[in-house]
Amino acid sequence: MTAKARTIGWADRAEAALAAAGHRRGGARHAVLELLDGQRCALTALEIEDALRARGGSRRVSRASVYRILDELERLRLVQRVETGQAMVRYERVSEREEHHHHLVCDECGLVMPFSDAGLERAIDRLSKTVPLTVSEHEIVLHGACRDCRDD
Amino acid sequence: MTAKARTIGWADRAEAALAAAGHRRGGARHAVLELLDGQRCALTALEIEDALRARGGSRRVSRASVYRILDELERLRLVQRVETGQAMVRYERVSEREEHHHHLVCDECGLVMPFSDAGLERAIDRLSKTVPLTVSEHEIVLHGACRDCRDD
DNA sequence: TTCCGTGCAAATCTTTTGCACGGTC
DNA sequence: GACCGTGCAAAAGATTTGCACGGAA
Repeated sequence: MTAKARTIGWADRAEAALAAAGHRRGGARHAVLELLDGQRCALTALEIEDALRARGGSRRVSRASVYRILDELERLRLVQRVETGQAMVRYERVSEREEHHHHLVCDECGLVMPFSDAGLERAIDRLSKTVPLTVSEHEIVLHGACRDCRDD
Repeated sequence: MTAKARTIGWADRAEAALAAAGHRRGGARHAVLELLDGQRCALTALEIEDALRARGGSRRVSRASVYRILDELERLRLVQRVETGQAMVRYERVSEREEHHHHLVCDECGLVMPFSDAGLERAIDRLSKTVPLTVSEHEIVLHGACRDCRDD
């Protein structure tokens, strides 16, 4: 049972979108896509680089490439930037089929968790029609103390 | 009618909180407090430095001081960090009496506007009780194209 | 007098860019 | 064969830190 056995997923859609945008294929990008596809939540460029190294893929992926790739994926709206108030920006895939989620950040230990809430999405959608901006994205971050950090 | 003529405002509360926290008074910090108190929306450290220079206060305030002051004010919850996906972090005062607001960001021109919505706050409050995090803050950013940039 | 707040300059750290090579089309 | 994708190293830009001085308490 390989990961490849799945039905067409985000990585495939991303490859297609990249091809449609006139990009050639590339090893580093493929590795990043595959990695991001398997993530539950947002990663920093550094975490991506480390994860790829740990995976021990045939080739080492440079951090510059990670940044360039994320930049292009963001432009194509295949990944989304997540700002957590930590030093580094995080990125995660944008899924078409799954509900999109937002983030809980523990300001003590840095833990980042996803959450989603339909009521919140409705409130945002309603609101988006009333503001002087054609809204294309929204980002919500709740800060606080996670369970482990609360009892200190 | 000078700005000083107002009733006790944020800057005064901030000075009091700083004193209570054991800080001495300082010219740079006073200037920053006064500037932030008069702002309608969030500023970057660089914008603060420039605004203070433009004001031509008696003394020049160094950027390092601006960062140090913002850092301390954030720790005391007197200012709040705003991440807009732009290069630099923004800061704005946290008001007790005013409703707090969130931000609209034009990804084309970088314009940042405040907005507030009671329904959204309700949804957040309700939600905050259900997540595995003791929520202390929340930040909402809507990205898109502002009116001027939409018609291009 | 003690010690904090501040300016200045240097250091740090994340992200970007220049350049050359190797692979894709 | 032309040109893009990538690694490496250097650059750029935001933020932090070290240090010494002047002012607040």
